[in-house]
Amino acid sequence: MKLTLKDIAQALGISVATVSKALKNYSDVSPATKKIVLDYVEKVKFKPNAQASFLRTQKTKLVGVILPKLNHDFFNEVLEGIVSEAEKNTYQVLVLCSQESYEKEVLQVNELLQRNVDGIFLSISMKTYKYDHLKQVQKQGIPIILFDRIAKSVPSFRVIIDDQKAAFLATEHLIKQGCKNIAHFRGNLIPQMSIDRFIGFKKALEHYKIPFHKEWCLVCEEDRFEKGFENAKKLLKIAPEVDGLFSMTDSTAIGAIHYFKKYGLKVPKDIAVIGFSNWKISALTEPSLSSVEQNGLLMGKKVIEVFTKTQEPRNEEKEEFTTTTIPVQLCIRESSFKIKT
Amino acid sequence: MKLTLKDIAQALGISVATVSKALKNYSDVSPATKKIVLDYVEKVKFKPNAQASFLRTQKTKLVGVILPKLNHDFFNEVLEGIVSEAEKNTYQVLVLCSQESYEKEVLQVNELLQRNVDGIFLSISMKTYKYDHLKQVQKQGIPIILFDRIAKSVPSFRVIIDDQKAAFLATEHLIKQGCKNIAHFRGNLIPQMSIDRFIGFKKALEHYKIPFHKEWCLVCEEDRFEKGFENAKKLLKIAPEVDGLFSMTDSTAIGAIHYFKKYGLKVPKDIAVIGFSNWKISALTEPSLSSVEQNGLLMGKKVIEVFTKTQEPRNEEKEEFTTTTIPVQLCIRESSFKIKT
DNA sequence: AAAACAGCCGAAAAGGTTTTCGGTGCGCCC
DNA sequence: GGGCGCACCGAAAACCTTTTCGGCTGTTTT
Repeated sequence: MKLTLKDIAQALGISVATVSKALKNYSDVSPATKKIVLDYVEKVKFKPNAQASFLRTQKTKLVGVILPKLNHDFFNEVLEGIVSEAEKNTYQVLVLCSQESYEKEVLQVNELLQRNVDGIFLSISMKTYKYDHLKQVQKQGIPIILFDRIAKSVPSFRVIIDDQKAAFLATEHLIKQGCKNIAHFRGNLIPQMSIDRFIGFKKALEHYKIPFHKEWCLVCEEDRFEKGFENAKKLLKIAPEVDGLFSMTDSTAIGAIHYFKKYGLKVPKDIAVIGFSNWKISALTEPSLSSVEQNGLLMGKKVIEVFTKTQEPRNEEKEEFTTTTIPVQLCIRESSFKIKT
Repeated sequence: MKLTLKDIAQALGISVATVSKALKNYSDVSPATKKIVLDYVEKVKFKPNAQASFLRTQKTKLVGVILPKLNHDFFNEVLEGIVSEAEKNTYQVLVLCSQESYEKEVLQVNELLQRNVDGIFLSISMKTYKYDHLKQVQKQGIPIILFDRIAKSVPSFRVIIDDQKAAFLATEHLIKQGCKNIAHFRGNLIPQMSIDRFIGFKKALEHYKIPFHKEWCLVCEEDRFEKGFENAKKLLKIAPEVDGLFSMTDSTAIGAIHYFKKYGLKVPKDIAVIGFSNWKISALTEPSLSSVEQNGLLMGKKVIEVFTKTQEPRNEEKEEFTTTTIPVQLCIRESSFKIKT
């Protein structure tokens, strides 16, 4: 059914080796035969068998990415960046989803290894607490690139955003808008991300000498609208005087705004709100939601960029793990806009 | 570095063939040696090389999916369905994105063929007008499954929703809510989808003897918020009496609502609006948006289901292409809710 | 004239797994 | 003891490409 090098060689009356070399433009085959081969191959639309090719070269031109969630604006953007940029570099992308499960993550890493992918890109699940599976990949000599949610204790290639700085900027923005009593909705202790955002929040308060109230920092166990709604309710009970909220994500921020409005508060007049991630949805709510743009697309592209560097012929000096930081940007909309700065 | 069958055979003092057969539970290897092999393999965590394995079996356990867009709620859900269900059947998923380009689509189909995927799942791009690349896949004997956006003229496996019926239901709902002057925002002529939705819309009007106004059917060239906003403006100029709108997608519906509100109309009191696709966002707007739930997750799962059927040992009777229809469901929220039915 | 050289091509091995097919050793029956 | 069948194992071919290395022309140098 499918053509092989052998078929071509027979049809042309030359050897398999010569055909292969002609295709790869080796210098030891004459221009004349090269042309014959190329023309014929073009005519019959021959494509070399990828698997057989791997068997010799040990390069699959395949990369694997494991996302904690698929149906998620930010990870989706990252995926888009990875897929589009991988294509430019003639890599194909195997997509897996750990569904925030540690066990699945471990399993999937192994599946990718078995496929002999040339690289693995991973954002660790919320439940990942051990990192042996990552170290094992490195031991096998295949590059692993952690993005967004990284394992701080495992040295590796990293592509991240500066959560601390981003949180600082978001909080600073609220302060500059005149907020004095600022609350924070944060995530779980794992992953690192919510800790960093919390730290950034605190640092901003300190820097501007705004009092910090531990009890105004409520935890959203899940990144869901309803959690924001519930926490807003709790918050107004214990601190009706709050006039600013920095929420860990956009969906929880929108949930909070819904409650504030229901409660009779005006956003941003009575309380200014800023979220995090700049989801597509955020431009369309009322009021439209201020947020921190993470630029997932760029993150995805950078992941591939870092990866392709590892595939280049080794420079002799020892390879060093790199950390790439994606710039963040405030995206100020109505929900926090009180004062023209 | 990596272990092979040969290594195991040597370590155990038996032949490569026996090791392979023990692993695949052949009947002609004794339980005793099977145990020895299995134990050892477990100990050293040997995994057979996927590429070498393919070379013999001609099965890659790899499937490819080509989406027109990645950053899109509905396709994303479908992808999630495909990825999760594929995993259950021990297939891995190669994800490509045509970005609504015919040329890319053709290229990507070929790339997947070259990878020797066991199946290709495709939702055709807006710009695809020829289908030779699809026929070529079928000629190679590998199954291609079209989902959502299909090519009507190419017989193949199909997983779709009943757009006509869905549009009928949506329009019927507006009518039952008391709307008399109903407008429609539709998509381009390609793909088929927007034609079907348009037909369903028209049929509902006919069925309930509501006058149809051709000039109230405006085209949104792109599926974007702004297009809905602009068309709403146009619509109110030519037909201030409209009291119902069925828009082809949620984002255009939301755009329209934004304009209606700006213009001073109350939604749904003055004009009821229903969208299509039930994006995540739709539950969170104000008013929340009525829509047609497409259930992308189920569509993705069905795609894999249909695919795995094709991989089962052939029943002798001629294989027939199947068409699977995903049930739709109205999702009524505030934007169209006037009368309790 | 002999030796070196360049230019071109092909034989063959390697990469790892699967599967066919033949072979060995053993017990059983006539 | 010859013939047969059974249970188990292994040699080897097949899948297809890549790459090394040697060989063969024919030309140039010493």
